Amino acid sequence: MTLHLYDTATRSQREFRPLRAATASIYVCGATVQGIPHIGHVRSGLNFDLLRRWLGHGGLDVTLVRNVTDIDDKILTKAAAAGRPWWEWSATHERAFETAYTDLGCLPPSIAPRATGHVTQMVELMRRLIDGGHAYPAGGDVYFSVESFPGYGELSGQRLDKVEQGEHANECKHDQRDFTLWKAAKPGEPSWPTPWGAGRPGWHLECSAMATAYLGAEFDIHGGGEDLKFPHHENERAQSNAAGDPFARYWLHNDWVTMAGEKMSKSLGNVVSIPEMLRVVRAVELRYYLITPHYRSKIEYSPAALSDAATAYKRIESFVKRVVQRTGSVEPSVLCAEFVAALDDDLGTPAAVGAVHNIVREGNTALDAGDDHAARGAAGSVRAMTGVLGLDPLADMWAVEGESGHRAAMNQLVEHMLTERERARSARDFAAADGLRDRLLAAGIAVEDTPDGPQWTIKED
RNA sequence: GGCGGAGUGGCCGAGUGGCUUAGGCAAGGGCCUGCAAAGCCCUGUACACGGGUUCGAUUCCCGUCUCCGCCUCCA
Repeated sequence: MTLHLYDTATRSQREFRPLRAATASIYVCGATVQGIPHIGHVRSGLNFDLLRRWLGHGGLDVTLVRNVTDIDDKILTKAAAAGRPWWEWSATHERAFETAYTDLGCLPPSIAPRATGHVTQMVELMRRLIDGGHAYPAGGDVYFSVESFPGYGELSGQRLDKVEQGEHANECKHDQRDFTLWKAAKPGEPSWPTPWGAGRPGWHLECSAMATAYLGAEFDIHGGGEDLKFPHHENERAQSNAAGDPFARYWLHNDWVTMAGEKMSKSLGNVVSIPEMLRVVRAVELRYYLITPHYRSKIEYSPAALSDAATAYKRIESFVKRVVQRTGSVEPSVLCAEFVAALDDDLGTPAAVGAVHNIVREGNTALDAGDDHAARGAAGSVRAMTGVLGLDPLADMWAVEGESGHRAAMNQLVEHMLTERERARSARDFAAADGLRDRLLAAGIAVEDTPDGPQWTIKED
């Protein structure tokens, strides 16, 4: 089987056939950098990171463009409210997003273009649309004429005649359903010059301009969250197609993280920010939690579910570490067929993770039976599979930072105590042995006796 | 009003026309262990409700109820 992806435009799973041999091009709508990222934002980044990794694993040279919307109404409003320059506000939050993506193990995109850096391309696109009769300047703004593009609504399945109108009528528009490509400059707001007057980019225009600037008039995959289907992606598609660009060949949308049954969003105040999360859970565990459910199903956030996920991940992790400790380092090896089939089936991470756990169980059994060869085989396979998911417990990116110096010192102390304890144990002085173990535990260090000797880990919580 | 998604065992979360008891977490029993922890084995028999199609439906169709998303800025 080959990779099949669920394409929103056709509402069906389609075999993925890249436009250009041995390559794949992906454009994913990144963030409007107006605030601190929460786990919902990051879910999208994670899903497309996984897609990118899987395509890359399949031998394709993947170009991933994830844009940054660094100018929009909310950014201006919030920056003004905070008494800061808008560009500082954008840059600050852009860094916060970048950090969050990186912390959670997303590979860096090929490029993260900013809207404000692509006004030239936007002007060029508007000119083509105006020349083709698909757009018109009015009152300093530039609008897209929805009526001029018969396919409007096909991506999202919206019927134009049923779409609710925005609350505020706009007398500049020829048709109230037309959407804004370019906003006229307002006093005190940043603006860029265009042949139709100074102003700033509308949200939809920028993505079309940046996608085609980096990926060409036609490219493979366009992704984003569910909410972007309409109007954002519908509008992007309309603009680009109307201008003569074939644009995206597959449209992928990920579902939400909800909280208390509702979509997580700032306006509802039910957000959990990434920096907050990372104080209570390791990044790799959060990644496991967010990547294990299928990308097209909702995640109802709950601390209990998150902690279950962390426990489940530790099971995988401790297996791999156990094997390494007993038999020496293990390199990633082969993926099991079940895992491959799962990911090929529209990135079926639930079944893929299930496959990993099955191998872990087999490996643990081998370990218990003293079959080191089989255990190493399983561990290599687990490393390979978790590697594809960005969850390899031994990957450098999950190494705890800055611990090396302290760790070495602590190592010596703990090892010393464990030696004492072993001495007590072999003398069958269990009271003394347990006393030492309790003292370590009180210091946050859990000790486990294994056939290979005592093991210690730093306890969380 | 239009478009779309969802209701699965204690919890999370997949999936399928009749043996997947998915996988994980939690629980109980067992093996192992000085004890503990980990690991392994076993147990729990679910699929919103009412009809219909079928030899057989959790899986297909119709209806009902409930929840959610989009249609305005939003991952």
